[in-house]
Amino acid sequence: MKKLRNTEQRKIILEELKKVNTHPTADEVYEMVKKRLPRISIGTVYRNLELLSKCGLIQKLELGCSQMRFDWNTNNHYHIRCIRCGKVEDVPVETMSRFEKILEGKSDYEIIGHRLEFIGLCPKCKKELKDLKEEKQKEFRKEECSGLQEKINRRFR
Amino acid sequence: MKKLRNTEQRKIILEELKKVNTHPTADEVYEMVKKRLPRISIGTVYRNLELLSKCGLIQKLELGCSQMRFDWNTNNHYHIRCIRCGKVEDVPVETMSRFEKILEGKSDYEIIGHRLEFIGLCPKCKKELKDLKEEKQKEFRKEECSGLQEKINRRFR
DNA sequence: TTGCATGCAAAGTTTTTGCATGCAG
DNA sequence: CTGCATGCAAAAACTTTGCATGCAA
Repeated sequence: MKKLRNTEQRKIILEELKKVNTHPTADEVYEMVKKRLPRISIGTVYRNLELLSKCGLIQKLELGCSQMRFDWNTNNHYHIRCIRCGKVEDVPVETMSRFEKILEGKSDYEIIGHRLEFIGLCPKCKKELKDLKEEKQKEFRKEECSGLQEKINRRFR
Repeated sequence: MKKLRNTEQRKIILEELKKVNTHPTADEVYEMVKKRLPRISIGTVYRNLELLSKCGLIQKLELGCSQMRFDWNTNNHYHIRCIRCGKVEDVPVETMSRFEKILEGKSDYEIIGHRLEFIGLCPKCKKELKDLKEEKQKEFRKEECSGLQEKINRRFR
């Protein structure tokens, strides 16, 4: 590993990240930083987010979506993710370090930590879904898939 | 949504997935299926994994890595991931549905579920790391980053 | 002065999609 | 037949990397 220098880009990336609670993706960080440093490149943003998280100055959130998200809050805390719009928010619950103990003697792994993520519907999506007569949709989907399900069950047992 | 047909490709993708406990990525599924259907395309694999998981026949694991992984076991269960090699295994611990209740009244979200993932070192990586004099590495890294950390702390408070 | 950091662009990786054709129902 | 599914290839989305140059220490 190499020594980290204190560049303008690095400083501003960190500053912008500390301004928000939205756990932005790399691209979102890029957009925020670009307002202050119009010539910054996306590569620099990726490189710095990677380095800063390696040094423990920020946290790389490897959440249940294909994109990485970054969090200036390096305290261990939990998140809740909206299954519909992908928004990620902090959850006001204390972390439970004793979780790791659950696995003692049950696994050959050396447990380092755990990640607990809640999945749900944010208020906005909750409302929008209601308007979509979600009940009807669900029934519809179930009906369509059940044919295949039965066939496959028959085949596989 | 459209009706699902029972094609050879779809059937074999499911069969191959049921053979393994390795929570393969889409590409790994593709490699497995290709042995039996050499002409199958990666697009078909993606489309089917997506459809099968939408129907609840398999589970899409959105774990802490950039690639999706798929699991034939649709029961709710926890996983442990090796932070070094990325391997994912099941964890012999019962799921705790009461977790969702923790958030009651503390969040505006409608909680649908939770995902608990343990992070650790698999036995193989544990051994390999020992040989790398990990202790020395850790000290080294800490020293290198502390300079920046201090500077930034001073600047930001 | 030294060598890490940057901007830029190209390339890599993973996933999605358009389209003509195939095939299950 | 009908229209969902497939193979193929191109494109999209996200991330990494090579290189010449810039700049912090």
